[in-house]
Amino acid sequence: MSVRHSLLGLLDQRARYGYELRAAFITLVGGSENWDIKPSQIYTTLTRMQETGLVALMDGAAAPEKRMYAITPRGKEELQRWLGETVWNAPQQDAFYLKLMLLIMRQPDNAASLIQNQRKTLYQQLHTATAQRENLDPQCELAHILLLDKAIMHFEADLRWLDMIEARLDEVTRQPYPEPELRPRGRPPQRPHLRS
Amino acid sequence: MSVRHSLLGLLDQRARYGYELRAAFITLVGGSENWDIKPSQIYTTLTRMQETGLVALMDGAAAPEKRMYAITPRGKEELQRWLGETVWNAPQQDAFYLKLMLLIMRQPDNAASLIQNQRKTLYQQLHTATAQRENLDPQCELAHILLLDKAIMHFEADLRWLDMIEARLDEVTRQPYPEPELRPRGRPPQRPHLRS
DNA sequence: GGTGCCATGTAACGCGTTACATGATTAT
DNA sequence: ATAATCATGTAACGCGTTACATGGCACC
Repeated sequence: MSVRHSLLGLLDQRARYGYELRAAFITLVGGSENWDIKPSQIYTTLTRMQETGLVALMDGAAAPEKRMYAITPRGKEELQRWLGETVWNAPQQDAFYLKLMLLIMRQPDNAASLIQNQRKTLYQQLHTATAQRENLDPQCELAHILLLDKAIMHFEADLRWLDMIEARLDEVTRQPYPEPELRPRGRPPQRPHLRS
Repeated sequence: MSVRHSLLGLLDQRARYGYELRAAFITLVGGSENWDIKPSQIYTTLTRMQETGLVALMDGAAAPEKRMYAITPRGKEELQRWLGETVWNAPQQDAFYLKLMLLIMRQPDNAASLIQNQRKTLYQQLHTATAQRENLDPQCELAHILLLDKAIMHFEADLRWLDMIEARLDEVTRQPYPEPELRPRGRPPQRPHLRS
């Protein structure tokens, strides 16, 4: 969802070609380590946007092997609409939580080490982000600093969350997995009563 | 990535059919408000997993219209492998950041209201999560409480982050968007020097 | 007789990745 | 020479959503 509109935003500044758009996007998010966007996605997205009428291919008399795209009025509308929309952070689709729950069902004794493992990874990610942040110049890369600040705050929150889980791990492990309530077809769970 | 393996995990407990798997998954994550998974995804995923050999369809003499799936040895292997993997939280793919940056380029004066707007949404989400948390019973839904705690902590972090951004908004707005360094083909930006 | 739950799908599309493929130019 | 960068794609696949479609059974 974001990529399409970001391209629209960058094309709103001026007409650009695919390769340039990719570079501009990566610059915008502060390096390909943070958000790598593959060339293939750029080009397929541009084609789709062209078909939808959000962008138009300019005639390339001037730039032979470059395909310059420009935003259309429809594209400007759509960009404006998107900018006005508030961002809804997706609900809790947490891969670690799922993994932990499924592990607890299978091998509850391994849960503690899964948590330890995850903590290590988070520390590492936190460290990387912090180091990256130190190397940025507030005078000209303030935006990237703020983006990293968010990452750092989230990593810290995740670490505190792991502590909470660890503290109550025994309790969690002891709670049974709640089976969903379903009244299936087929045989209702009839206890066999003697021949009617 | 998580759904496929979650189904595998649930099938590892015992054989189940699609409808049941969906209910079990939703129960696992604490309700469809948190993580709604569409029936269509369940069935297509099961088909794909069957083709890959991770699950097998049982012969349905007993359950005529239900398609019972069981995990295969290959499936158990894959589940075990996945459980051992640590979860790498994706780098900073932040839709709000992108929107803010693009808005600053287009209409810098609207940035403040975008932030206000986002803050409102976050407060609302925080409130919803908090209310939901209150209604859970620690005696039997501790896991769901922990999941909500994570959401709450992240919402709080996001709100603090918004404060940081707001505090430095003027500064950010004044910094120019850094154009990516590209040395394009075609005409290198040659200042016309008199006929050689 | 209708509403809602049980149960299973297909089709089409958008997003994103990996792998594959091509060819020109520029810098070392 | 050759490696890096510039520049553009295609094909296949997995994940996820929306919309469409079907049909049986249970309860009121």
